[in-house]
Amino acid sequence: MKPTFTDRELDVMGELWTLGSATVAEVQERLPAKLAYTTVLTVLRTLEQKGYVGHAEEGRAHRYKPLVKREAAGARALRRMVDKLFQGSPELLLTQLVSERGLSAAELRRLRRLLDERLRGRKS
Amino acid sequence: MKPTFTDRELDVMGELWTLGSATVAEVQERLPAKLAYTTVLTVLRTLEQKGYVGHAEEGRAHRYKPLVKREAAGARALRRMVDKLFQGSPELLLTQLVSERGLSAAELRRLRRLLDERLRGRKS
DNA sequence: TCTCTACTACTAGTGTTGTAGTAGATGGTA
DNA sequence: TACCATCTACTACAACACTAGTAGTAGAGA
Repeated sequence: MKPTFTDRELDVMGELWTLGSATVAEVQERLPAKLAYTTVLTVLRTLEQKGYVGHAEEGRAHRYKPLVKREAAGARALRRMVDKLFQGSPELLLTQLVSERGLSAAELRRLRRLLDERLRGRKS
Repeated sequence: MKPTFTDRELDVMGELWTLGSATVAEVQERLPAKLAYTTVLTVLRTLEQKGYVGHAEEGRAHRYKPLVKREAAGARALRRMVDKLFQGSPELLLTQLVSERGLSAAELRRLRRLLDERLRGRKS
């Protein structure tokens, strides 16, 4: 499975990922953009057709649930971005990440610790 | 300016960024995908219309040049990705980056050095 | 039972993307 | 000069994205 999403699909998936599962109405009211109920429904149905979400009956409504994990989508998007926008170099991406966003010292330290752990794991 | 690119546009921009500037023919022959000359031209014209590239006459041909920097596009895409796919957490993104791709120990060390430098610069 | 309401299913219109063909211009060459 | 190669400009068209409306259904309340 190789999920890639359009902008709007990603908005909707985002809500599903954070909520775990949701009805049309729930997604609609949480979306920043003011969209018609039926519009949200359509997006969800598209996602379902593509196999990225599933649904179960819940009373009269449907409760939608993501079938792909956030991590899978993230990994894929990340790979693509490193290739196309950072010349295949994760370092360039990280540079961008730490320089552009105002990351706090604490965050930077956490990132470094993460790398340390990874390095230790690698050596053993 | 807030540049976001479609897949194909990104391919073409990628070549422009690496080459600095290029004619239609140059982009075409460097693209992995086998596209008709006119197809590449069309993409470039679209990009120009959107204001992302400019061109200057060069003999009979046009020489196209990116008007937005790779870093700007990268930064924007990265921000969007962190927000939508990594819940606004750069750490999650980095976790993904180091776990998913087969990064070498050398790369990991370089990444850590980068963070070190950043931390030192921050403290002073 | 009748009506209101909250749903889903279906349909549609407009815009964008991706690909490429045809026409027309221009410069080199036999 | 006549032809060929190389360009750009314009046009086309299918697929998809985005938005939303209309129709139909079924539970809830008078």
